[in-house]
Amino acid sequence: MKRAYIAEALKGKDVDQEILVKGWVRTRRDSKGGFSFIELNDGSCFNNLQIIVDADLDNYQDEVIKLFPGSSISVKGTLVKSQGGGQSVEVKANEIKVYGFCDPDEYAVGKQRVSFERLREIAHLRVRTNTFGAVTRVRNKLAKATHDFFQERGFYYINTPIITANDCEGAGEMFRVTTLDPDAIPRNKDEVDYSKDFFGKESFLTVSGQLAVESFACGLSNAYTFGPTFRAENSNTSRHLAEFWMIEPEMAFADLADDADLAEEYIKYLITTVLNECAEDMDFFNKRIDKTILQTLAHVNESEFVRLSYTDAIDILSKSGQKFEFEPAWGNDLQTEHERFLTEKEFKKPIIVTDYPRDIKAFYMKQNDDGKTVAAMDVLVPKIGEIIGGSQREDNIQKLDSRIKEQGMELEPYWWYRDLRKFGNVPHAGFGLGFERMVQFVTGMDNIRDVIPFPRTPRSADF
RNA sequence: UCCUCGGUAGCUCAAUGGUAGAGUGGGUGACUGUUAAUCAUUAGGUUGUAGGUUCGAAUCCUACCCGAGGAGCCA
Repeated sequence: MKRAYIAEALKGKDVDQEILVKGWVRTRRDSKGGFSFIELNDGSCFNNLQIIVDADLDNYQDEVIKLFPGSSISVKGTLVKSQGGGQSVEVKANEIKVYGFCDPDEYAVGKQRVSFERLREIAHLRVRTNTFGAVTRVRNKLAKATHDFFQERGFYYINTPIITANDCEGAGEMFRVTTLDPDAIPRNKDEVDYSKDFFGKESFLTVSGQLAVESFACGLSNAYTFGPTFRAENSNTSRHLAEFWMIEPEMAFADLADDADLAEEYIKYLITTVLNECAEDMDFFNKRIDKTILQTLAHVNESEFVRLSYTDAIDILSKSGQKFEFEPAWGNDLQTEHERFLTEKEFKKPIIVTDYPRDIKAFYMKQNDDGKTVAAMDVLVPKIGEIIGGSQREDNIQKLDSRIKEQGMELEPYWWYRDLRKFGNVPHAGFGLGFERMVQFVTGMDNIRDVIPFPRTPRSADF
């Protein structure tokens, strides 16, 4: 007999048919009147399937009565209309086979409430909770929707390198990759001799696939990456990970306005997909995690994202009458408190801030004609803050070179990146979206460590 | 990295410097359909680690470890 998934069984199409289901026990309630109720979950959907186990079953006393939360079983029985109120169908079991028992004294994921902090210490088991099952299904759906969105629009999925020898991707501290023996590092005088290392030079884990995906967009028109990125920053916040996943689309023959339009369309596509296809999970988040999340997402979907220049943003902040710890001033980056004021109080929806001062942005961003700003954009959303950072890329080789030098870097390592401007140069633009921040935004989860299976943060790389 | 707060039963949390407690989960008993079942009863502790002050420390002091919130950095 073929195993049925609980998601299918709960649709109730096969009432009065024989059924075989397998999964993990969530709870067991006994009625000494002669039977027990088992709530079974197999991960195929949020809801559990109720199993009615009659005390007449051969292994009732020896096994069924010892099925604590976490135990794994298979159930053969009949799918019937439920007599109780909480569910429309349930299974009357003829046979319960136990795969594995679960000792409640040692198993921390019972039916009792457990804090997210505690669950992080048992991340290999937390997926068996309502919250993490729901997060995982939503995360999965967001990944699928990402590919659908870009594939439907003619973007090619590019696998950019994880290991890079560019010490220059321009985004923070990097993790070193080496096969050198730390107890016997080869040296030339005082310098480490990286010519003896695996790649013959210093190498690192990537902090961004952008430079590589630019080269593919400048040949295929539209390309995107969706891969892991690594930042060795000592960031201890609910919005940062040392290892996270990033989506980076890049479009040739596109400017900053095209970039902003793509970002807005993409975010709305993700939200629409999740609202339509993860309704049960989203209801759970709305009930238990953030009581405004469904309303917020619907609002975001309906509203047009505000386009606002950095200069205008500073102006609004200065005239707001709001007391800030850091006074907004042209030339300084927007502080978290400024971003929150704009997204949560002034506009109450996502905003796209464009044209930042060149001195606070990366070398590859296109310089505007005013000589002061660059064609950069940040998409800011309520609660999370920056969810997307992007720009039109500098396509003038002289300006690109002078920016590289201004930042005290060498031209030589960028030879291939600069070639893109020499051979069939085109205006192009793209952005990066932090995947975990998007999962946070959609689910309402407070801590980014709770929206990735096994989080990596400073001093923490368990599992 | 900085600031603030915290670490007590398997879990969630109480406890003026003076006998370490409750809820929940577990055991046992009761209940003919429960929905975080309910009721009764019972077991469960090196109070994060190492020092110190004190007649006496979960409580005060020092150092370290771990966690949370905020900031910076960013996605």
